[in-house]
Amino acid sequence: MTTTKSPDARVAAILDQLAARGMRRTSARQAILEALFAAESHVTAEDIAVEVHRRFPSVDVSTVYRTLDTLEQLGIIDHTHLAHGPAIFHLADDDHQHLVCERCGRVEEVAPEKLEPFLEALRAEFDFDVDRRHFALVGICAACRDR
Amino acid sequence: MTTTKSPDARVAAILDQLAARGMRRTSARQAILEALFAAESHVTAEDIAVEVHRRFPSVDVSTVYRTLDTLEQLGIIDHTHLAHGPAIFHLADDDHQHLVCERCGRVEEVAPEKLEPFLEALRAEFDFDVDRRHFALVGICAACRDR
DNA sequence: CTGCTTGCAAATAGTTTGCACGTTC
DNA sequence: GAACGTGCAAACTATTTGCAAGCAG
Repeated sequence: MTTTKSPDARVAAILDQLAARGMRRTSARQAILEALFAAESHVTAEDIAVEVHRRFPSVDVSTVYRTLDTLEQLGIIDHTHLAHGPAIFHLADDDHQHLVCERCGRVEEVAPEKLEPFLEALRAEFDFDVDRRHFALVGICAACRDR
Repeated sequence: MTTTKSPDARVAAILDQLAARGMRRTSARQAILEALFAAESHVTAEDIAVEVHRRFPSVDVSTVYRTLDTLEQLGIIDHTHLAHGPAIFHLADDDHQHLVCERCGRVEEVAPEKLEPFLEALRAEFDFDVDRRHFALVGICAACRDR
């Protein structure tokens, strides 16, 4: 399955996917994808731009944004808004809810299954589907509360 | 109690409160407060600026932001971030959670008591206190889901 | 007359866009 | 050589800030 392939193989596969849609294989796109696969988690567009710059100094942030946008349209990545500040990006198959502490900025990633009961209850009570992929839950973490 | 006083009386009381702290009573501050009390709910700084401009065309948005900031420091108002776009402001005693539909933009206000069970459960499970005043819950409303 | 306030302009952060040139197929 | 992609500069949205002039107490 897809998730067991090596990062390089996955990058190549995505580039193939773009080509199949009449899009081009470019070094910028390849470098951006590689940066995405190399990243731990919650990277900003700026982070990716910096990383890509190390190999291709001419690549502009606007290209990074445009590429991230393209990848998101294809369902390959997602972006999430934490509290304030820039959006973060990650591979779409790495699905989770973000709990952000507005005091210390720490971001905790929670598995979908662990959160589902709450979202389900909200759905039942308010007929409202929380979009856990696109927005974080913001609050105070235990460490900051007790300090 | 405070909430049963007329808007004008409450504006006067807040101006007194400022004066008691060595701050000045200015027409800009009065007009901004009046706009806040006149507003239905979820008004942006821009909304307030427009309203204030009708009577005092010279008042700058920066003054609106500075005044809102002052009022927030005094605990008189709060601001909340909906999905994208500008923050919204309202009187601090009008406490509620916002459910924002990211598709149609509709904002539903939910009484704290109705949401508390969920926040309580999240607290128990993740040791995390969601800040319901400062950030909305973003998702899809029933009408948009079924469309 | 002291110093809090304000208007104005400019800076900021994050992201988007117009356009002419470059590159890929 | 079309069509797609990119760099660059500029625009944009929401908000903040520096500074000198303006008022309130």
